Amino acid sequence: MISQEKDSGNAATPDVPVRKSRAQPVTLREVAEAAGVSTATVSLVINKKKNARIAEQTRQRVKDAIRQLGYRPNAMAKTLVSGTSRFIGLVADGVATTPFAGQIIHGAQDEAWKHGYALLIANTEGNRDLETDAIAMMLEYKVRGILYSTWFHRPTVVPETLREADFVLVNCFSPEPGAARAVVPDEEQGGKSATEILLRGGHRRIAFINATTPAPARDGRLQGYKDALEAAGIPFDPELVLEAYPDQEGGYGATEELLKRNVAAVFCYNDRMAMGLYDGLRENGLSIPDDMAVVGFDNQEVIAAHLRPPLSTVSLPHYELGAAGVRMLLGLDEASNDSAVKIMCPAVERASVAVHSPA
Amino acid sequence: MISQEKDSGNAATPDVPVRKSRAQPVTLREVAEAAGVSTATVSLVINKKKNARIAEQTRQRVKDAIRQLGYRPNAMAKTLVSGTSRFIGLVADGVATTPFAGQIIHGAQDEAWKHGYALLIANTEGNRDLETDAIAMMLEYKVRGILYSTWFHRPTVVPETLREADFVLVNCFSPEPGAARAVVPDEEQGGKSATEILLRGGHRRIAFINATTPAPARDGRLQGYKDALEAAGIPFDPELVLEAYPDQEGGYGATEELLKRNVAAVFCYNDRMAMGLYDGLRENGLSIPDDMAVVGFDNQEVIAAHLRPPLSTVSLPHYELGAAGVRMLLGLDEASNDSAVKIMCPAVERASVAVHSPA
DNA sequence: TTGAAAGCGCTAACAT
DNA sequence: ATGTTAGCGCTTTCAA
Repeated sequence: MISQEKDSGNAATPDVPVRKSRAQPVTLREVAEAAGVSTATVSLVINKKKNARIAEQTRQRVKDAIRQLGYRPNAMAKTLVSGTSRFIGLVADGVATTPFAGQIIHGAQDEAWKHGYALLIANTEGNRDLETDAIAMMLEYKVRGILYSTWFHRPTVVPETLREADFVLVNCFSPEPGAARAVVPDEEQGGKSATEILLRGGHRRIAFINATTPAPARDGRLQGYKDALEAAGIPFDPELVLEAYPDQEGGYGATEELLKRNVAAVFCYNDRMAMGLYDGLRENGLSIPDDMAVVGFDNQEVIAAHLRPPLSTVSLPHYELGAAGVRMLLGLDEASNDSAVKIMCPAVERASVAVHSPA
Repeated sequence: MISQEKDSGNAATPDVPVRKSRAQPVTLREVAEAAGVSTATVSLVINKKKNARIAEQTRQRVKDAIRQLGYRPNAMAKTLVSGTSRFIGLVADGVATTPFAGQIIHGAQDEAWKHGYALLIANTEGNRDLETDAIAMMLEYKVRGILYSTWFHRPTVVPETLREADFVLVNCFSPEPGAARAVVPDEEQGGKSATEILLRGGHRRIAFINATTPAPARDGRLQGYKDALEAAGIPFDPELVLEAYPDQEGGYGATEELLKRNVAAVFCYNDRMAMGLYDGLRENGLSIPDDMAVVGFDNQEVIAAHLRPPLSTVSLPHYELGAAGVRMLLGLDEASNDSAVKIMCPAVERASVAVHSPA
């Protein structure tokens, strides 16, 4: 009944000893014995404590023993002593749902790793119970903090248990100001940048096909569009703002209305709408960018970069959101406490807007 | 110097006590004291040990104390005792690189969670050093096992340190048979299914635009194409197999060659090529599916479901790969030891192939 | 420069 | 039915 052989269940060839496989892991104590020193000493050399002076000879003996035995520190024991692990939790309501949400994981992971932290992720698919469990689990594993993220930019209510940890909201924010640190994309700047691409293309009469679905993006991008026009001294014409469901079909369906507006430039709420619009325009025998200059939003690689012609758009900074979230969590970035920190959405210019030949 | 106030650094309002925030976490011992029982008893009720009979009254007292104090077990201490954590590591060479690779995380996460495990992820971007570090970290945190995954299906060499853990390869495999458990997509079945969609559409002369880039997918899908033809009693005609770089441009560029083949049905190596081909066909005034029936591969949602017409294709089972990997790791699924387990690639029929009206 | 020893929070015999 | 106690592997005073 002695747990001496546990884990040996999958040796491919039972009669041959498993090479360097998981038997009982080597402990610090064993290293100490092998090196003929105390565990304290081993701990000291492992952690390279600056003050503690260890004889170079001893240090070497320890290092040799470590290598020899293939010692690996037990992070659990370490964490038990210190109280907090080198984990950062990431609770997401959908890695699945959207193709680019994965980028926030990616950004968080890279940044976390850079600071010696590993990412513990939980996909909750928006299920509150699952979410609670996930947060509980993270708390139990003594995570350094938790990133709570949503797959699209939106307001959210902070789960109660989240407050037991250090946390920051990513791609979402709490409606009550000052309630939580948060990082979100700068929709206004994005909408402005998108419009400016068209402006730089020499257009002054620019339509905007907004989404019908309420969201910070809907308001923000519209505001950005207005800001850009104003900055260019162009009066805002409500007639030029259409609305459609924000997907391919929506964009396609908006074609007719758009053509009635007698414009040669349009900013679409997102790339998928632009993709649909491409089809609609084509069916009307119109060419891009000559007959119609088009700008999207999101920079969904699969779409934007590969449409014909490639779509000029504005990038949703998912990677940066993840990274900034980690930085904010670790206190490396400033976090204004009464409003979310906004991350820039950079313009990505491709061929769907012709270069301006000044009049 | 007593570490009594650690973590109090971010109370928003210093003069007001932080509500239920992280002070010193409540320990099991404190619960025991509050309930007037021993720690063993508390442990017993927490873990619902079946044999140990605890007086209902006592049990209740303990539960109350737990609730009252907001006790959370320290998973680190638990793990330290038991030797292995409830973590499963996932080492990926690119969550970033491809839009659907995230699905394998998702599948792994869901399945892991289902069995009480949490996912610890590390994105290595193919960097071997990072990879080694990531594996080391996972080992140190005593993960139950490691999923080693690649973003596209390919052979891989198993990192040495990976063998220190229980592991399974996901979406990749070791060239030397029997060296590692693995789960991969069934490319041949996929290629066959894709071709069969066209066959069912009544086509007998079917072209295949394969990739120029060597990969299991390239060989497997071609084999599947051949298999399907053979099963339908159609002789294989090498003339009908073209090759192009597997992206939009490649598909677009292949249009001309394809049209020379005088076919009305084509199976494209992937959806992106199909997307490019759509453009090429359109420019030639050809319509889909009437003039040309098209089938893709991968089922990249953003593309396939929303092209005009929606693209019939075959789905790469990333989610299933992740889930199956976890199951195999936990010994829930059979793992044939000498070859990778193949996961089916289901056909997804949409409108790019017309329904067959038998002659 | 190094060692001894006291825990970190929890589980699991073994007692009672 | 419940309490005592000895660790799990490590860090960290405090001594030597």
